[in-house]
Amino acid sequence: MMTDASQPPAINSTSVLDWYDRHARTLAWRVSPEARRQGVRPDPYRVWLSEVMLQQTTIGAATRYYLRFLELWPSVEALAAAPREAVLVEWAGLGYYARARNLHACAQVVVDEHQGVFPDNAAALMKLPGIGAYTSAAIAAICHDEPVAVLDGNVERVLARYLALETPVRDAKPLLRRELQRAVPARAGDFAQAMMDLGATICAPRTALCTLCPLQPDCCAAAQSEPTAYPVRPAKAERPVRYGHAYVICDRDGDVYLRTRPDTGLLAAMTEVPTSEWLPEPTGPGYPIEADWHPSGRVVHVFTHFRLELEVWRTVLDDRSQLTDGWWSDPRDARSEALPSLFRKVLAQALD
DNA sequence: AAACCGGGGAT
DNA sequence: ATCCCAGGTTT
Repeated sequence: MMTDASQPPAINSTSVLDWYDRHARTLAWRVSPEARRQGVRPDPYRVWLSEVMLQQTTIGAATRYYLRFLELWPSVEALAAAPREAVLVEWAGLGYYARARNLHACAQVVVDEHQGVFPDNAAALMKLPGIGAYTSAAIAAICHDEPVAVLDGNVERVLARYLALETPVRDAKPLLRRELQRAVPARAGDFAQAMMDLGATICAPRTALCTLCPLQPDCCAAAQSEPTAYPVRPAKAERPVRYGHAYVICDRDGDVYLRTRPDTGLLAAMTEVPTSEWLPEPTGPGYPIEADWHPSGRVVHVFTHFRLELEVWRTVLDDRSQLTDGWWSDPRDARSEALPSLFRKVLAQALD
């Protein structure tokens, strides 16, 4: 427990780096500590691409997308030259689709205004679309060893435990940033990655393997009975369920009707099957659909997803020309559409 | 400062 | 079912 009378314990970055030299994870975008010692420098494009994909996303989910993007677009110039639609198609399933739009916009800014070279410092990086406090610091530290505090969810947890922080992280970020900044060594990039690896493998959300941790000697939480009691979390506000319809419209050949969502809001600019406005409550199969393309529709499924409840209505249409805003597609070719997971599941259920 | 934005994996 | 994740943007 921190008191006013005692300074928080300093973070022993030497211990952390020693641990990292022995236990660094192997990741597709990472240059190992050994290779860095031999002079290998990370490619800012790859680091940026990985960091954006890893925003609120686990390594397991992001890695195959990272490898696919690198295969399709091995340089920032290649990505900038790609149609936005192609980027959205490849991003489909990864979530938080504003990231994909910002990724593409950022690539174009780097090419058009920075001669294809990412800025080499955190302050300049943060001006780019989709790059905030965390990502700018991570790129600058990892690629250029800029001595900046790289504070992500993992590191927040490590520090909240190290300091036995009694307030929610949200209210103590400046303190955490100061304490972390105070510890940043010359090997800033390895230190940043080391702290994140610690949070991922030793000081995990539900498990704390304190006997293996290089910070254990000075850790306030390790000295207590339950280190995993930190970080303390504020009571989260619960949000109401939203209701709507999804209309799976097929023609006689089995093609389904798809269209593009608006450029803002939920799943912006992505592909969808037609959906209704938000409804105050479920309507059930008797609900009158005021649309001449819906002659024989029926509810085939109720789909629940992320505080969203969609009644899936299926209908077969003889005359394609009744629908003109979108296009018809073979659902077996869903890979080539910018379809979020939600609509992939809706289609799979409705066509099962 | 708080709300919004998706999805998957672990428990 | 609930929590959490290599957060950023908008209001």
